Parts: sequence; structure tokens; C-alpha cells
Amino acid sequence: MSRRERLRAETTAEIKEIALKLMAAGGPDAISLRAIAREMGMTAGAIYSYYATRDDLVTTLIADLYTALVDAAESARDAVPVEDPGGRVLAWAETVREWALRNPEGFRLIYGDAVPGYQPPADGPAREAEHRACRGLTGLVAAAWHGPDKGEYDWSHFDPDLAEDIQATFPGLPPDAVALTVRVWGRMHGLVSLEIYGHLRTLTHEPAAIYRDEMTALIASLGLTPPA
Amino acid sequence: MSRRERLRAETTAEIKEIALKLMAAGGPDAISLRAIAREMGMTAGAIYSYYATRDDLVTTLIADLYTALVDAAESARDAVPVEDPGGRVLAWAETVREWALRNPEGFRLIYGDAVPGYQPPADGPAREAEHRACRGLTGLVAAAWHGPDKGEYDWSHFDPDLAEDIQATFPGLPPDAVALTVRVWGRMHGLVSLEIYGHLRTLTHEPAAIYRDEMTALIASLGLTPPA
DNA sequence: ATGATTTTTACACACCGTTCAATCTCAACA
DNA sequence: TGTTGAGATTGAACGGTGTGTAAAAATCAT
Repeated sequence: MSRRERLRAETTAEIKEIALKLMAAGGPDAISLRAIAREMGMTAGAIYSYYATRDDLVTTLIADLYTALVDAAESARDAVPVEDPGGRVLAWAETVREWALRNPEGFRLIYGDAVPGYQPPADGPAREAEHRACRGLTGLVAAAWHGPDKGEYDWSHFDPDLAEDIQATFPGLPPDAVALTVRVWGRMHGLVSLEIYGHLRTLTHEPAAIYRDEMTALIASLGLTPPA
Repeated sequence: MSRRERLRAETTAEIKEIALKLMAAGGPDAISLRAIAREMGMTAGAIYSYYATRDDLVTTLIADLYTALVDAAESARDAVPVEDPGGRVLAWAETVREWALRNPEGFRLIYGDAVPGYQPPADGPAREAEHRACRGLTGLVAAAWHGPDKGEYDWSHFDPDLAEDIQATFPGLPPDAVALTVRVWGRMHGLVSLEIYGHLRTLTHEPAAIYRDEMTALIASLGLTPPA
């Protein structure tokens, strides 16, 4: 790797780093090429040798953040033995919340309004991360799945790519389990989303305990044994 | 009411109306005084006879939207007899989702990032609407509450105003029930939030059914009988 | 020294909120 | 009826934000 390439990689990384810092400080709209350049001691035009447009930069940021989130959730899950499926669910859930609290603006960028006017590309690393998240959750549900398969759902009710992916990864898992996965996702997401956007702050000082209670109930509802 | 006052009221209403339309079309950042004025055939400065600043306008919009949402939820709930507490929960939940789908940008304005840089005032009509929402949910939980009161929570874990309010409205209701209310809120919010922000669109075509299943499970977990 | 790459400089363009003096409108009063 | 004066509106201006482009200048590997 030549010196040239190394410098380029470093600058690319620094741009992302500064962008994340700016976003953490001032929200998604603080991600402007000019502000980043100011912070780096460069001029705005220079950034165009690294990212073609501002949306490209945002896309990269979202992908990085989402990947980091899923990495964290997966490794927390894998730190709990497979014999404790309830513990694995809890590990995933708590990790997502803690990551969101550490990176509130990142959470907003992924799950909320990205920068005004930004349209996410149909595929790319962000989409890949979302699929990983979905596979991870499905795995957690699959480990707990023991019916009843009421046959309420059909594979045609889901995105073809996703359906194919899941049928390949978890053979025999019925569509009803995927619907349950979506519900689990929503249940994990709800309180965290409310908390990050400040709607719990004015209600309770114990969001962690409430979230934990909710996740415990979720685990029990999956027929698993929640950790003590 | 003089003609002058009538015109003023009409213009005030039209400004809000246009603002909502612009927001629906282009997101929260599309709410600009200049754009509103353009749409109305006025000049930007004229709006300052009606709203002191742009943030004042946004504050009014949020309050109006939140009030409309809570109005809808309350009346849907009240259309179901008190003898059917599960049905009342479902009515509330479905109404919130449907309102959100009809007013996605309104939902974002209330529960997501409002306009960049906007800071909500500590009190005012929006706060009042939030309290109404909380009271409404607490009422639904209270109708289902039959313990167990494990005494896990304390009134000091909640906002003093809220605690006082709830103790006055629902005498005898323990703090644990309020914690459960927050959990219920999160559970209702999660899937709707994911759906509004487009995270279900790429997974399933049946968000309504999944949400209904989740709400049915929620009602059952409250010890109530879900409607057929 | 040469040639590719990066960066600066300078523009063009389009927005935004807000203020202010001047103008217009129109209801009420003399 | 004509005048007056408060309120509504304009239009221009100020000061700021931003994205993106193109040519010139600096940098650096070869």
C-alpha cells in the first residue's frame, strides 16, 4: 500500500469520523461538507475527491453505523451460550439499547429521519446490515420457536429476498415465525425509540428497568426462561 | 366577531394548513416561512403578523397534530363500551396506527426529529396533549390492572407532575402499573415507528396483520380478552 | 522533471429567517 | 361623507446557510 493510498484512506476515515462527531453534536443536519472541511482545516471542494456528493457520504455513514450496531448485537449474543436462548435474546436487546444510548444520533440516522431530503439507496452495505439484523433476530426466534404454527402467514407476505434468505438459513421455519420476528423487533424497538427521542425523559427516571422488564416479558412470551 | 378578526383567523388557519401540506410533501424541513408565503401568494414578512418566529409556528403545528392524534384515539376508545376493556385497548392502538399512516409526517414531527434545530418548549399545548395520551393509556392499563403489585417501582421513579396527576386520576393505582403503562406505550409505538420510517416496507407486505397480532398478544398479556 | 493526484480559490446558485420603513386596506369615527 | 389611524402587507435588504463546479495552484510519486 503506497503512501498515497494510505493518506487517502486516512483522510477518508477522518472525514467519516468528523461527520459522526458533527452529527453527534448537532444532529443529522449538521453533516455538511463545509462544516466537515472547516473542522478538518480543509476546504469544502477537497472533499469531493473522496465522496462524490453529500448523500454518498451519508450513505456510507449509515452503513458504517448500522454495521457497528449489528456487530455489537451479534457479539453480545454470541457471548452467551446457545443453551441459554433467553439470555441470548436479552443480550441482543440490552446491547441495542446501550448502543443507541451511546450513539443517539447514530440511532436517529438509522431508524429515524436521515438528513432531510436524503433517499436511501435500494441496496448497498446498509441494506446488508439490515439483513444481518433480521437474520440475527430470526435466529433468536427460531431457537425459541415451537409453534403453534397456525399457518396465518405465507411466504408471499414477505419480501422475496428475505423469504429466500431465511428459508435457506433456517430450513423448516414457517412464515408465522418470521411474522413473530417482526413483532419481536418492534417490541425491542419501541421503548428504545421513545427513549432516544426524549419521550420517556419527561415520564420516568428508570427507563433501563422498564426496558428490562419488557424484555423479560418478551422472553417469557417466547416460551424461554429469562435470566435472573 | 368583526370581519377583521375573521380574516385574521382564516389566514392563521391557512398558514397552518399550508405548513402541514408542505410538511406532508417534503418533510419537516419543507416548513419554511418563505415556502408557505409563496404557496399563499404572500411575502414571507407578512407571516410575522401571525407568528413571531418560525419555531412558534412549528410549536403550534406539533400541538395541533398531537391533539388531533389524542382526540382520535380517545374517541375511538370511547366508541367501545367499558365492559370490553380489551376492545378499548385495541381501538386505541389501531387508531394510533391508522392516524400515523394517514399523517406520516405528523407522526414524525411528534415522535421523531422535529425540524432541525427546533427545541420544544417545556410546557404548552403539546405537553398537554402528551399528558392526555399518557392519562389515556394509564386508564386502559388501570382497567386491566389486577396486579401482581411486586412493589418494584416507586412514585419517585416517575416525573412528579405525572405521578401527582395519575394518583389524582386513578386513586390506588400502584407505581408498578405506571411502569406497565410505559411498557404498553412502547409496545404500541415500536411497530408503528418502524413502519412509518420505512423499515417494514422492505420486509413484509402485511404490517397491519402483524400489528394486530402484536396488539392481540398485548391485550392477552394484560389479562384481558382480545376481540375476535 | 514529469505527470497524476490532491487541494485551493473563486463562482454560480438557491435557499433560509428576520427586520424595517414604506405602502396599502379598511373599519370606525367625526 | 370624508378622514383617520390601526393593522396587514410589501419589497428590499442583511447576514447567514448550504451544494456543487471549474480552473488554477500545490503536492508528491515516479
